[in-house]
Amino acid sequence: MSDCPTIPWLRDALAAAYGPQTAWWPAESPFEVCVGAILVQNTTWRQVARAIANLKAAGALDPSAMLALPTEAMEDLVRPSGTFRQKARRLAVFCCHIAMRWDGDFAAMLAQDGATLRAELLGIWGIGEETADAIALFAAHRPAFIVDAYTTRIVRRLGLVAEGSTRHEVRRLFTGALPHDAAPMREMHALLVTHATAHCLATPRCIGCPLADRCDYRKEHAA
DNA sequence: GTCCAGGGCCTAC
DNA sequence: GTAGGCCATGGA
Repeated sequence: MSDCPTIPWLRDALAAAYGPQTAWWPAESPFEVCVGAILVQNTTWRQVARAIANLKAAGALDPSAMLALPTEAMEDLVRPSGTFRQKARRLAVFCCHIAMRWDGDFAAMLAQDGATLRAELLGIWGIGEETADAIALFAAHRPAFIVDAYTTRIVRRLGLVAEGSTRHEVRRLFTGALPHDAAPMREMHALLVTHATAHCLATPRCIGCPLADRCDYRKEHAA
C-alpha cells in the first residue's frame, strides 16, 4: 500500500508521449457515457461508436426513450457492439433502474457521493466493477480508478504486479500513488488506453514505444 | 479460418 | 473464491 514510484514515472512518460488527454471520453451527455461504458464490455470502441450512432439516429440516447423501445429494436441498434442480446438487456435494466429508483431523475442519481453511487451501480444487473468505475469517473466526475484489460496488461508488462494479480491489487497500485481526485484519475486512465491502442495492440509493438526501456510484453504470455 | 477485443453472469468445484 | 463456459460482432 506504499506509494509505487513507478506510477508517477509512467504517468509522466505517457503524458510526454501523448500530451494532455482532455475531454477524452467521447460523449455528449452523462447518459451517453453510461451507454458507452456498458456497450464497450469486451469489445473495441470502434464497434461501440457504431452502436451509439445507431441509438442517436433513433433518438434513443435518453433513459425514457430507450426504455420505450421494443427489445428487438434495441438489439438491432446495438448489434455492432457484439453480444447484442445481453447488452440490449443490460441497457434496459439500467434504464429501468433510473425510472424505478429515481423516478427518471438521472442527474439526481449521479449527484450522490462517489461511494454511494458506486455501490448502487454494482447492485444493478449487468454492471460490474469496471463499468461502475467508468460511470462514476466519466459521467459523475467522482474519483474512481478504472482497472481494465489495458491497464492490467501494461502494469504486468512493467513487472509492477505478478501474473496472477487481482483487479484490486492493480487498483491499489494506482490509487496509492495518484491524488484522490477525478481529474488525475481520468488523465491516467486516458493515457493508459491511448498508449495501449497505440502500442500494445499494434505490430510491431515496441517500435517508438515510450515505455520500451522498462516494458516487456513477453511477461504477460507466461500466465 | 482463427484469434481477440476497454466484461460480467452463471455454474460448478 | 475462483476457474471455466458463454455471449456475438467485426477487424487483423
